[in-house]
Amino acid sequence: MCNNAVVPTASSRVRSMNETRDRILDVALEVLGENPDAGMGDIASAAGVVRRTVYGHFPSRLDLVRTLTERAVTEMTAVLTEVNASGAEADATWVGFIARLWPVAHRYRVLLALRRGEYGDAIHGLLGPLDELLADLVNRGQDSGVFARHLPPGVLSQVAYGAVFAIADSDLPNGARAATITTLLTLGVPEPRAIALVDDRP
Amino acid sequence: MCNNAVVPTASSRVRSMNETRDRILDVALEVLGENPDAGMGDIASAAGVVRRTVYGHFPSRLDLVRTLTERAVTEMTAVLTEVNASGAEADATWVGFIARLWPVAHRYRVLLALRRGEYGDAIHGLLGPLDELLADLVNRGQDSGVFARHLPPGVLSQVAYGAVFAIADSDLPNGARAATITTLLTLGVPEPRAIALVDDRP
DNA sequence: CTCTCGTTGCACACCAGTGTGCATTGCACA
DNA sequence: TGTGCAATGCACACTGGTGTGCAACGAGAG
Repeated sequence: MCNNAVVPTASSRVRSMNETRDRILDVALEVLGENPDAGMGDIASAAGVVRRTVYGHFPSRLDLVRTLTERAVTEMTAVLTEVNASGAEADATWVGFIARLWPVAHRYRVLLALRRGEYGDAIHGLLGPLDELLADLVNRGQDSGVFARHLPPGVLSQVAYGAVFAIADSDLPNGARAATITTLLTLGVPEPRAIALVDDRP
Repeated sequence: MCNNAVVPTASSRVRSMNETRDRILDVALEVLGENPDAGMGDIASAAGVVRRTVYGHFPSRLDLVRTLTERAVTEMTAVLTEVNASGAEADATWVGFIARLWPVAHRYRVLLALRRGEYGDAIHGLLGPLDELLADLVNRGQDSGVFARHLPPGVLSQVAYGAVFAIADSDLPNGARAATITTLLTLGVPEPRAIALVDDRP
């Protein structure tokens, strides 16, 4: 049983191959973020590569998008579960979540646009578990009384979640702080407490 | 100068023609609402008409979308300016706006999806004046202290506006009330006052 | 040195949607 | 009854993106 795992191989061939593959993914995220309708050709040339090469790594456009989505879900779910395990109150947990989600939100903003149209079903299926975790957190907050009950947890979490990405889109200074306060207000946290919560964190 | 205006003619020929035209527009709104990427063929067959006929009324797909957008902007702007003229405080004005916007929001939800991708520029140009009115209202509320200042008026109005359509998408009972409270909270109105405001209205 | 294999460049077929042209049908109006 | 015109059905050309096939190149591995 030889060690054919990815990490220790590094035979300079597969390494450069993985580099191009990763660069394609990174660039695809960037290009699709500006224009969700960009084609494989646009992505390829933006990555300094030929269209044919992209198909060498991803058999179809759907595969590319799916890989992108899996990446996003993995990162975000990791953040959410980790923060969730702290045992803190739901509103404090939410603050931590947004703080750590913020750097990721802008990169993956395209998924929100890609959810409708074309790959809606595929993306929705992958985003499902994350949505569920989010709804659970909101539900927990509502049960303990720190979040209001003006909306059912599923909808409320989506609205707050969407607000984060909307604010991330219009990149303003102190966006993270603004987004955190805004979503806390949306969740029904009184303004003084919201400000106190965000100022507790460095 | 003969009266060749649309309304009083009604020569049963132009009437039936206007009917098909309006039906196409109505159905297009519905079909595009479900799938923003639907083609002229889908719209045509959903309207009980042939694709060629649609092109008889709208020279291009862009013309159709533009007409749809103009319709939406006209309706929403009318509501907003009328409510705005009441001279009431900004938060009360907002409540009236959402209450009267609600029946319209769900019908035109597609525009939010159509804004990104393809006709983004065209729609954005038409939606501009409405956005401005909205931002003005939020700005007025911030100046008089009823809305919080956690976001600049332009962004805040868009976030609140987007929340309305998001809630309209998931059609729940009492959606209008829920959307009004949610947006008021997002705007920074304290929960007790938000509830008092919505309960003042029948 | 030779072989491997990622990459390239160009070819192609395919598909879906758009927009147009034109002959035909059927209904309303004069 | 004949004319006008919206609607139809089918034709076509065009565009733009997708996915595949294949010969060639070039750098790294054995």
